[in-house]
Amino acid sequence: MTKDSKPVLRFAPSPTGYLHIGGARTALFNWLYARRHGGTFLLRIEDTDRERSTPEAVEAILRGMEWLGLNWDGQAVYQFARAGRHREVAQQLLAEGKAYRCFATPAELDEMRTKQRAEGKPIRYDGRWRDRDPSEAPEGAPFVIRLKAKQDGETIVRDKVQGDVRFANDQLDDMILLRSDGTPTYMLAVVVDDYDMGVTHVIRGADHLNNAARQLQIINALGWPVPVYAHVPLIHGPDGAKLSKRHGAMAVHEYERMGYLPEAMRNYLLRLGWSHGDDEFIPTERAIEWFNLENIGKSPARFDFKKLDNLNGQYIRSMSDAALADAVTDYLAGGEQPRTLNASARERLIAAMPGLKERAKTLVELSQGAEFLLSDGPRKLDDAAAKILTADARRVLGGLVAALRARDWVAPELEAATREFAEAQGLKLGQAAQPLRAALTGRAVSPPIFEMLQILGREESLARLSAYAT
RNA sequence: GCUCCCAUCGUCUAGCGGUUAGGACGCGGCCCUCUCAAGGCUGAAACACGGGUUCGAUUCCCGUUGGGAGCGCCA
Repeated sequence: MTKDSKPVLRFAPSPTGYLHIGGARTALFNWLYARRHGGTFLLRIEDTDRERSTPEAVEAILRGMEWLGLNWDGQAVYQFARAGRHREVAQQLLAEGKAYRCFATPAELDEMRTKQRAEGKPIRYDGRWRDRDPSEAPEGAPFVIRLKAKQDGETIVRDKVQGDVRFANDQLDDMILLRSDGTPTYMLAVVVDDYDMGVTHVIRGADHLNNAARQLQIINALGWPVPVYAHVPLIHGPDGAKLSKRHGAMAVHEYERMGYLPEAMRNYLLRLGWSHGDDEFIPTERAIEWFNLENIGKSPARFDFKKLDNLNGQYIRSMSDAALADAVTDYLAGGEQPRTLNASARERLIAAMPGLKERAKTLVELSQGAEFLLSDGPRKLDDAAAKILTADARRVLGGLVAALRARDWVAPELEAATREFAEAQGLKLGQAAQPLRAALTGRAVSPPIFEMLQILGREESLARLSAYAT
């Protein structure tokens, strides 16, 4: 990238599975960097493996990106469609003597590796066709095209995260550029596509660090400019090993169903491996302002749901009541049994939201906490509520209903009435408030009960309370 | 086996030669309180190990150990 040009970034997933948490973070970093510098963020689907690539996976990846709000510029590029161009570059290398035909059969190579393994030698192509003349090959035999890589000296990957990583060239073998069926390999395709797309910065998982050296060899053979590399450490599961289904390896949009907010997810992912001093709560706008490559950590991080929950709770609390009511509405409408809210439910939802939102870490919890506001009539008691409504408690409730009925139906009045009643009966406030809560909400936990009485209104409240009062 | 990367509280991390090693999540206690939260205060909790370099190492170098990645006509 020259001084006055804008960076070009890309996210290049292969559609052999859904978008998981690691890929999502890679995409996020690329996106943030592009947005930070007013650059371009491209999406390239690496579908050259025809066996394993599926339309469903492409769909899942796009959906995950969209949910996370990682909008890409222009149309997604499908790598397979560019195979002709890849072939052309391989031919060019061949013509320039920088690549050669290799007629070794898969069985032959397999045997070679088995032998190397048995002898404890490094496993790599031995260059058996590197200097042979193609005329020595059997008539019409299939061949691949390999890069005639430099064998002495070293290839240095200058990485913004990992520093200078040096690879001795004699450790790198002559990689295949074009398969015997004429299709390009990943190594070739990546290099050609990045060049053609004008990619200036490559931010990707550290599992590609070794590949970077090989790609560099191709780039150098072609005399093309070298992009800035940043290989980000991988994300591990809570046990330090690979991510498993239980924690994070699932499709990113499944977090939507679990009640997480995209913004909270972005914040969490950002902090997983990147830092800005002691800052934790970093809304996207701020993240774009602050993101850089220098502060990406070098060690792998583990995925931790507890911290995600906490962050999600913070974002929920920071949202407006109306926006949260919308979020809950959408959440309820998006379930397996879609539900729609009537106007009165929505009104109650917004009114109760201040009390509701500080009690929820996810949209799921928020929806559950709001359940008692969404429909009319006496509540079904959960176990904890049933335990509260003992025979004694129901008698207390009976007296309370009479006391409340006489008052204006506003929270301060209702609270005063309850306090007076409790005092007259020699009860602690909780002994009166809890039966109230249990009958009104069907649960042992809710936002402040007098406000809930007010929001539900006199008629509805009395109907619910009377159902359990004796 | 070979190549490469990594190593600060349980977890995410700050630190970039001299700090009472800081913050966040989680955990414990106290306060607040109609429940549960939220909030406030507070406590326990870390530099993997061994050598160097240096007046002085969490920090720089080497090794050990422990994790991880790669070594395909997969990406």
